[in-house]
Amino acid sequence: MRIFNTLGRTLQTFEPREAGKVAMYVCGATVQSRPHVGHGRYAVVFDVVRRYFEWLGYDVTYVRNITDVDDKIIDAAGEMGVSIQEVVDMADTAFHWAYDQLNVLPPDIEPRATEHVAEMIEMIERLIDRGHAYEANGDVYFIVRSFPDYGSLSGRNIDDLRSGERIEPGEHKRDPLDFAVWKAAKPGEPSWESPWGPGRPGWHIECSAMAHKYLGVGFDIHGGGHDLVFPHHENEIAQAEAAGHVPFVNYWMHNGLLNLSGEKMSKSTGHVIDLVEGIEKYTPGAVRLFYLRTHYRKPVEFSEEALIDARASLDRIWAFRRRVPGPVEDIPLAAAMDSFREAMEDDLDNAGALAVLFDVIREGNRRLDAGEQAVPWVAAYEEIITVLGLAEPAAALDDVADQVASLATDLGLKPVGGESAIAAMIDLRAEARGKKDWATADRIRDGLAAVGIVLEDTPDGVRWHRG
RNA sequence: GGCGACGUGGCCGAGUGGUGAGGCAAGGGUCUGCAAAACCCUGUACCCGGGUUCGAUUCCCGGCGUCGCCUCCA
Repeated sequence: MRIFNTLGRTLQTFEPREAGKVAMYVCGATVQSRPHVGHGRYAVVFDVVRRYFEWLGYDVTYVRNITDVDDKIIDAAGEMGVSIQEVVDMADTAFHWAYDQLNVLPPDIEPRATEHVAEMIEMIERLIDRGHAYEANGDVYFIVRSFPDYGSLSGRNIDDLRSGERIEPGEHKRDPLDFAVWKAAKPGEPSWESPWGPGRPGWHIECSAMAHKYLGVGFDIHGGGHDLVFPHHENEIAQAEAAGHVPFVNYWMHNGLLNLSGEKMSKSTGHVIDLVEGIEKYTPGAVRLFYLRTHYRKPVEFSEEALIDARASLDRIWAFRRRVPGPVEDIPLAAAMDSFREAMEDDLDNAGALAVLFDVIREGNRRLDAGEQAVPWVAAYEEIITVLGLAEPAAALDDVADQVASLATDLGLKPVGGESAIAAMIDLRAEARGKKDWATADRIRDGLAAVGIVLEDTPDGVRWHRG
């Protein structure tokens, strides 16, 4: 597989650190507020990376952290007048609900910063011992100029940086470029004991320490949003490698950001579409497909039209699979799998992979129309849809159970629940159709449509699905 | 100011030095009681100006435009 490595900015052939294994770390959420639509993208993109490697047969260890101690969280708690724990719990719950809805597989390890402070302190001590960090008034700063490779990931020259030109009041940096790896506690803030007094870790050290703990030195892939390249990932490299973990990471992958009205979605500006609301409004599958329509490195413009478009595309995708009920166990069409793999091998060309899926669907539909079984096409569909995580969830009827039941009663049927009620209505409608009683037939179909259940008359019988 | 990305048909979005991926939308047709789904047909696109070339949307140079990072941010 060829991966565009941000480190070096070139397409590189992926060589795992250890044969048959992939160790990857992705920067997850800072649980300071509910997720916005942009946050779903990194989750889905790296979920596909993980699924693809697993599909290839790799043993993947996927670590995605949770930053649960941070200035922003403390600020948010203050503003909302609630405890830090409440902010964390609220945001954490929303993030996980969204991951789950978006069919993002749980990571193998999901470390929380607050549970790894000991490892961070240990790393900071190493940095101080090696002359890469210093304590000042209870803070500890990393000496940027002590790490010659600083800037290699983001392609920056230290002397061109504007960052750190100003020093926040109360900071005691020796050099404006230096950044905090440990922050002395202010009154009322959460803190941990350390050799430098009570305090809390800086954001960047969290990832360096947790990634190293779970994945060791020179692990395979580190991912995150493109906005993390500088300074976060640059700093992660500096800290980890200055502490002796060389190389820190072999491949850096960054997903493009989501724009709204031509501007990046950003928590800090409030220029966002809430992810939970987006999922509820457009459906989880449509949101996931929306992310996957565009190459993962490109910026994407969020728009209502795009989500509606994705929804329609998804309907087409799922409609194909519904034509062939039940599991399919056969060899997938080799030509299609080759094309799919070719696309994915090319720096995870997820958009190209989708095109392959649609080709499979079109030809599969043709075969089905011609009366064939089309099993190789359906099998190919299953493989691709699984890697992309776009499989249609089993139709749940819980939310419309009452409506379905009352509809059945209106039609004079016995009050049976769920699918059997629908089956009974389909039978009743077939009977009516047999007598050319179109009024009754349409009453049933329209009644079900009103609660979101779509009936389709096909040569092979009647199918239904959630609309 | 520094670094970087991008500009493809109504919309979205791949890709390629040589008669146009894919999706959505639209029109026509087949099927169907009607509908839905599906299939078939219909689109000659690649920001502008130079250059290289037999030939450029694809390479090079210069514009213009949009966006990101340089401060917390997926």
